[in-house]
Amino acid sequence: MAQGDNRKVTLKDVSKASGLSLITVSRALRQPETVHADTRARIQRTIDEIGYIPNLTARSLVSQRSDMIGVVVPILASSLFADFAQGVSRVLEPEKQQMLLAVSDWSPQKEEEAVRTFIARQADAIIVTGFSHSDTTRKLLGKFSGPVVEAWNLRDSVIDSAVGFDNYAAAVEMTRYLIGRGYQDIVMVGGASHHNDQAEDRTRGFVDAMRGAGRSVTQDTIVEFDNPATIEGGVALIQQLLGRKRKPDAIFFLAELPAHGAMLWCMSNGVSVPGDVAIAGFGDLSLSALLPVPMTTVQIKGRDIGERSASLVMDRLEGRADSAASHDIGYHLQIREST
Amino acid sequence: MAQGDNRKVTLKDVSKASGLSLITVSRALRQPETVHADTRARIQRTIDEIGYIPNLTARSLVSQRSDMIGVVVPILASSLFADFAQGVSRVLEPEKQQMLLAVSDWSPQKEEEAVRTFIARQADAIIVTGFSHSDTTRKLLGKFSGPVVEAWNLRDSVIDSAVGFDNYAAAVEMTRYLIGRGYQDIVMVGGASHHNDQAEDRTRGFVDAMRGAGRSVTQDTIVEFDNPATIEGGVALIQQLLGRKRKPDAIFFLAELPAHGAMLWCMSNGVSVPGDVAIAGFGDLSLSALLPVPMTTVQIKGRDIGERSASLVMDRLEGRADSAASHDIGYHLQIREST
DNA sequence: GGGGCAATGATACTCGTATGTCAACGGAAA
DNA sequence: TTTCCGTTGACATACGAGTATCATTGCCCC
Repeated sequence: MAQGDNRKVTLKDVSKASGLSLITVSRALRQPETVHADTRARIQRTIDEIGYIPNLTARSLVSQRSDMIGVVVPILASSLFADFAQGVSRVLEPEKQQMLLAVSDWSPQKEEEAVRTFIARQADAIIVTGFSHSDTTRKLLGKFSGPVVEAWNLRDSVIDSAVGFDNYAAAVEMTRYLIGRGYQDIVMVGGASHHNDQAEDRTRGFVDAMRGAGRSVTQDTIVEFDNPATIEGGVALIQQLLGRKRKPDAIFFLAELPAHGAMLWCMSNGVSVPGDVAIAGFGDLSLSALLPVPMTTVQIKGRDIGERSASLVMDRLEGRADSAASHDIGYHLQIREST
Repeated sequence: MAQGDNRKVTLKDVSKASGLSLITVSRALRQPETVHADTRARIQRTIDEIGYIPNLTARSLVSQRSDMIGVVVPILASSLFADFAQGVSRVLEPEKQQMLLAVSDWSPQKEEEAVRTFIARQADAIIVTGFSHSDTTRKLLGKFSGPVVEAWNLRDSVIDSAVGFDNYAAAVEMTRYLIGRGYQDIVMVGGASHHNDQAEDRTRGFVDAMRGAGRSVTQDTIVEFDNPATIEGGVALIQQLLGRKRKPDAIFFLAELPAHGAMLWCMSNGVSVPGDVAIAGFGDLSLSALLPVPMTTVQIKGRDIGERSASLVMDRLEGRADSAASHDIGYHLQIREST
């Protein structure tokens, strides 16, 4: 420990050191206008001298506000969720709010545990990823007294409010685009949709668009991988797909990293993109536009989702609210040369 | 709000609903062995029924522990710091500790603000990035009563403990390697070293290694960019460098993303790597090994740094300590084909 | 001299949980 | 019958900050 000896400095210590009563010191901080300027200055000097830092734990017990906001993301490492979290943090910082961040690893149980802890810590608001929750989580969030945001997707049944984009529509649009380009053997590669509404809606979008165009969707049309999505996973998948007797002429990756992996493998192995196979991704990391063959993908602004989620929460906490509506951040089809 | 009406359920409510006294209920939770099993079961049933969740804020006021650990990172989006934060979170989760995460944006002022808030919130421990702090931050952390970890670098003067790797040595080693490969015009590209000990030490390592080998280091030898380091920045930098009358034959990027940008630009523009110019990075993202010309870089395990930092903190909080030593996570020169 | 006001203080209580001390009850063992 | 233990309860107090109420100064003005 740095210097374990120093006991905590409390308001009472400030009162003693300054020779003023506890209430006056308290007032100087809470209702400065009721205290003489000289007195205030004297108190401020004492605070600086003895290094008083208010105990927010005690304060929040009284004020019934913790000024903390709980956020659950499924993963942080090399993903857009890091942008998301940073966006949240960026909005919270000037508002003197702190972010409690939990990583759920796509596990409903871990999410539930995180939510329970947030509530126990009196978080003022809770932001979770997506709509796939355990029953208990749903119950906890339903009873929770503050704003709740389900981020990254949009659906009709919302616990409280949602900020995200229409994953289903995005997948539909990309799929239609690929069909329109004339590709005959389109394969979709997506993350496991078990307990993952985003993967589920994207997959549904793909299937509906395919069937809507009279294309058949068989077991071979859809390939699943386990989260987290990685570049390496993409390398493995492209090899598997190009090794089939019936090779796909277009692959729609529902995540950006595997798409990169596939692109890189093709580049390294003399497979022409989009000549031999077209590749589309989902997410639009900055790398995508800079590849030798710039990659077609669905652009998503993770940072915007974070900022809007946090703004929504703050607006409602501060009464600047806005009802508990859903916010569509949108997405954008980035057509580039890989398709 | 989800259902603003529901007031908070307290221990007292459990006591009333169960017909047992407050102390018995409290004991059932704190010292279960002193309460009859039947009574405990009855209490548990009531808790489940009325949905009691203990108020950790109140608890920590008494226990003088918050079970929260403050973490400051300079950036989260597309960086190894996301791996780091996830590593921290992964270790804290089973220990029932929560992570308070703040993003400083490389600003000592924001870092100071974050540290002050962590202390005000009674965080049990604080993990910051690096050794570059404001005087006040240093003072605050010095007086702080819990474990303090400065992560991502190693130096002699530590506030309390450090977990990281020797940035100086890593840069020296890479530079020596490049010199050994016979490159004559080596240029280093690094982030601004103002308020950034990592950039500072890496730059120092480069300069010392160059001078140690009798190479001159001029204004042209070192190029600085503003953080955050981006792929796009690398694209701009490589063009600038290859546009010089005297072109470098090797470029050592002190960050991975700009190195990727440079590699991609070269690939797209017919510049041969390492034929025309050699490129080395720092960080080793998974992409680096999979580029058509796999990239030489310094491998760093951000996740390990996070996990070790959190383990160190937990060991000391739980008395399983280990003194406040520094922990060297190490680094590894990944020699690949780009040099 | 009395009224009014600004500034400060004293006392008591709140928030939700935890704990220490002591009391009371029932049943079993001595 | 007495003693002791296990179990439960009552009461007081603490943690640190904040508030409501009422009291006490000192000063200015009419």
